[in-house]
Amino acid sequence: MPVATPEKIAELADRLFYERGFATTSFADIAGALGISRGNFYHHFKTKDAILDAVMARRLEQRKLWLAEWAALGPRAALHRFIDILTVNEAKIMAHGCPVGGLCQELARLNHAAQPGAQAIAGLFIDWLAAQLVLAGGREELARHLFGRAQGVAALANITGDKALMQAEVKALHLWLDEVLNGE
Amino acid sequence: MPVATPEKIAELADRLFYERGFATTSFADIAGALGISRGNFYHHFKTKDAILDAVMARRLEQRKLWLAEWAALGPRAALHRFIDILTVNEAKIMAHGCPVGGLCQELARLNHAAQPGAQAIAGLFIDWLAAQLVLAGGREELARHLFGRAQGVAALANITGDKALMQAEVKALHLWLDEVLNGE
DNA sequence: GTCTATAGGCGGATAGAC
DNA sequence: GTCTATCCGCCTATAGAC
Repeated sequence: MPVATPEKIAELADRLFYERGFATTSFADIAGALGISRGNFYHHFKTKDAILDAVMARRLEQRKLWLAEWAALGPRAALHRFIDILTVNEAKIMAHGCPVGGLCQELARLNHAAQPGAQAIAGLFIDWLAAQLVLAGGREELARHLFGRAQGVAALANITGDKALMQAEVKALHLWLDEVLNGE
Repeated sequence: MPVATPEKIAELADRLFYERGFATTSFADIAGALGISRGNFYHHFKTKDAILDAVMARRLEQRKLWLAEWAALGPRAALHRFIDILTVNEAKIMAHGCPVGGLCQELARLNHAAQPGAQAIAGLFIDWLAAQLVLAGGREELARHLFGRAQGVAALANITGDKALMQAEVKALHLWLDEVLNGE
C-alpha cells in the first residue's frame, strides 16, 4: 500500500513528462509507475494541467537551488558549471533532449496555456547567466547566446546520439567561454 | 467535393505534424483540414505510421532539392544559404521550432520506430554541409558544429520569441562562417 | 487515502453502401 | 473516391464505497 503524496506524484510526473513528453504521458502511466490507482490520483490533482503546473513549479524551485549553489563557486566557475549540465546529464540529454527546451517546444506546439511557465524556467537560466557574466567581467548580452549554444549542443546530441561529438562540443563551449572572459 | 490524393494528404500532414506535432495531430485534424471524411482517409493511408513515412519521404526529397539548388551557388554561398534557412523561415521557426530537430526529438520521446528516418533527414544536411565545407576549403568536422549551432538558434528563437535576438544570432553565425573559411 | 466502477469523449481503424 | 456507421481501446474525469 504505497503512500502517494502530491510531492511524490509531481516528482514522478516530472520524470515521465521529460522522458516521454507531456501530451503522451497519461494518468495511467503515472499512477501505474507510482503503484496507485487512477481514481486515487484525482484525490491529489484535479486535472492534468494541475500536475503540469506542479511539475513546472517543482522544476523552477529545483533550478533556483542549483543556480544558487553554482553561484557560490564564483562567477567564472559558475558559468563553466552551467555548461557542464550537458556533461552531468549526458545520457539523459542524448536520450530525451533538454528538459527546459523540450517542454517549451512541446507546449508551444500544443498552444498550451502553461507555455509562459515553461519559458520562465528558461528565463531563470538566462537572467542568472547574465548576472554571472557581468560579475565575471563579460558582456551581459552573451547570456542568451550561451543559453542558445547549450540548446544546440543538446539538440545535436539528441539527434545524432554521438557521445564523442557531444563531449567535443562541450569542450568547445568551455574554450569559447574562457576566450570571451579573457577579453578575447 | 474535394479530391484527395496521397500527395495532397502528405502535404497537409507535413504541415500539421510540424505545427502541432505528430502524436497530437489526429486523423480527424488532417481529414477536417482537407475537407474529406475520416473514412475516406483510409483509402489512401492504412495507418498513421504510413502517413508519417510519407511525410518523411516527402521532406527528404524536398530537402534534397533545396540542397542541390544551394550547391549550385558555389560552396561558400551555399553554406551561407544554409544559415539563412533561419531567416527565410523566421516566423515558422519562432512559432514551431525546427522541423528537423523537432521531429527527431518527438520520435525519440515516443520511442517510435520511424526515428531513424527522422535522423536521416538531419544526416542529409550534415553530410551536405561537410561536402560544402571541404569544397570551400574548410574543415569537414565543422559540419556537425554548424548544424548544432543552427539548432541552437532555432531553439532560442522558439523559447524566447525574440525576433531581434534571432536575427543577431544568425548574423553572428554568418560572421563565424566567414572566419573559419578565411583560415581564421 | 485508497479503491472500484463508470461516464463521456476522442483516438485509430474497419466494413460496406453509394 | 467518397461517404456513414461502427468497433474497440485509451483518455480524462467523476461518484461513491471502504
